[in-house]
Amino acid sequence: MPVITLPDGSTREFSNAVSVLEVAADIGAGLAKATIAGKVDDVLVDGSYVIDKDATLSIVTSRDEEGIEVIRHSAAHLMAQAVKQLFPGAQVTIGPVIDNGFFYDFAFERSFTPDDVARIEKRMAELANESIQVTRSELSRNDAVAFFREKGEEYKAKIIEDIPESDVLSLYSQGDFTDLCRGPHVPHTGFLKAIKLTKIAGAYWRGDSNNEMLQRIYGTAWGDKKSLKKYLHRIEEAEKRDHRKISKALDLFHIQEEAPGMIFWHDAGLSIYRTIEQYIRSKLQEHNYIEVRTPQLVDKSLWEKSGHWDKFHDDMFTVESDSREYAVKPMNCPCHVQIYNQGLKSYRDLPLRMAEFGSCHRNEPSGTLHGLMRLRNFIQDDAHIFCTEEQIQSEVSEFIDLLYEVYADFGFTEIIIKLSTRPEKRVGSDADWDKAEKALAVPYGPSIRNSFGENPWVWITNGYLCPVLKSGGYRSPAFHFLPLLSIQ
RNA sequence: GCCCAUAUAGCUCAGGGGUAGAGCACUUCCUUGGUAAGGAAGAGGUCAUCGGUUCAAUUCCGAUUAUGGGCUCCA
Repeated sequence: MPVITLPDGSTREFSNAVSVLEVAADIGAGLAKATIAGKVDDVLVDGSYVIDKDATLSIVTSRDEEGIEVIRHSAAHLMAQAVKQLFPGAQVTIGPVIDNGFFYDFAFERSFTPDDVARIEKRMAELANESIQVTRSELSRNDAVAFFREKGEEYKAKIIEDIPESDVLSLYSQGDFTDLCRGPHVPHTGFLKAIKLTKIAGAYWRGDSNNEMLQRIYGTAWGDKKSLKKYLHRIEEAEKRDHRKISKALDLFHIQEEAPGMIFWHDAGLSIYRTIEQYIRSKLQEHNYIEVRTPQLVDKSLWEKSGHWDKFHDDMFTVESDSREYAVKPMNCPCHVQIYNQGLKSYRDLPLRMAEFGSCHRNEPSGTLHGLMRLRNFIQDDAHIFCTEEQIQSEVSEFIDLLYEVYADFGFTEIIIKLSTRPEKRVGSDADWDKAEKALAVPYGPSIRNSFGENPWVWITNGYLCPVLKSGGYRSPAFHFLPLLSIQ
């Protein structure tokens, strides 16, 4: 005799166990038709999920963010179904939801062409029009491995083998297609009509560049065609505002083949650049930084001493002259340390805040260059603060003040802060890392409100949850600040 | 670095085995007091580079370089 409590506080009693869809139908036929999934006691479940005891329930439709996510996840399955029908030799791997859409990675003997993608999209539309029922079933882990291996789906079998043996796995089937999935999914494919496949790309199996490359197809999916259209329009508008396009129209800068990843600043562009640099310089002066400038070429031995050579020499440009080997500086830190080391320093000199607009060169991998955002030559607005251990916290705190002032001047008020802690590959003793991490971890001002969960290195700021970055600086823990631009 | 696509006029792009096209921009002239004004004429290209196939390649094929979208990386 389950009693179901709905979000408005009202209750409905049923004489026997009922599915989410049946409750929706009991409320109204229109709602039943729109039901994508349900939230039973705050857990997202399928429409077919049967409730056999008292529970709270909210019906999830395409009006809910969660409903859209279910649609996106199901869209990935729909794409996999279409691909398997058109290209039986392709193997499925993973197909998660991402911002605004989904992707699915396939292993296939050749690359998919834009024509293939058009065919896949067409087939997806046909399958959606058939409103094929999506059904859930369960298998033990070992049976699931056997099931997929028998179908020739080696990748899927490998994924399942990494799941504990005792687990029971859920499978979702629609017509001739079955995929391993946690779910939930839409009740039938008729919900999947506002989809557009957006791009094809390569992606490494399990995200490891040592592994083979799979074929990834990206798509976007929405609750209805109007939302899809709105999204595509937004993308178009964003493209019009691409800094590379604007810079061409306004004659700000250019890049050419003879200097990949390096900028030729034109008059108008340099004028903007100088204005910003002057602004930052005045901020640095306000906050008692000294400004320095250090050499472009420094003997390799200094980079060996600093540890950069060992870790980054593949990405450093070198120059040979008079039988000495120099490296074009990829960063400013070791040079700033040289200035600090010059002459005698007293504790009275601390904190010493040393800033540089330092031109750095890094031989970034060719595939990563991107407009002004990823370059081989860039000017780093870089500073190093030399201080005592006791001063670390107040220096961190003062630096964050400076940063927030600058962000505010540029109109950024919502900032995500991420803190990355010791990575596996690092220099320095654990005791030093302990001290350094502790110094940064002391909650700072209003921006870092409280620690979260078990992990002291995860913070909530301005309402945004910030996971720790997996890898950070290898010589110290690091804060990462990400200003948020809200998009209408 | 890896996968896919792309490279034609200053810009945006079309084209196609037989000496290169449009719109905008540019130059000169004419018309016109009004916010992307109209008209006429003109200039502007080794069709990214190198090689191959061919009587003939900008077009087809291969390599290289760069760019774009992803993946990996990012001191």
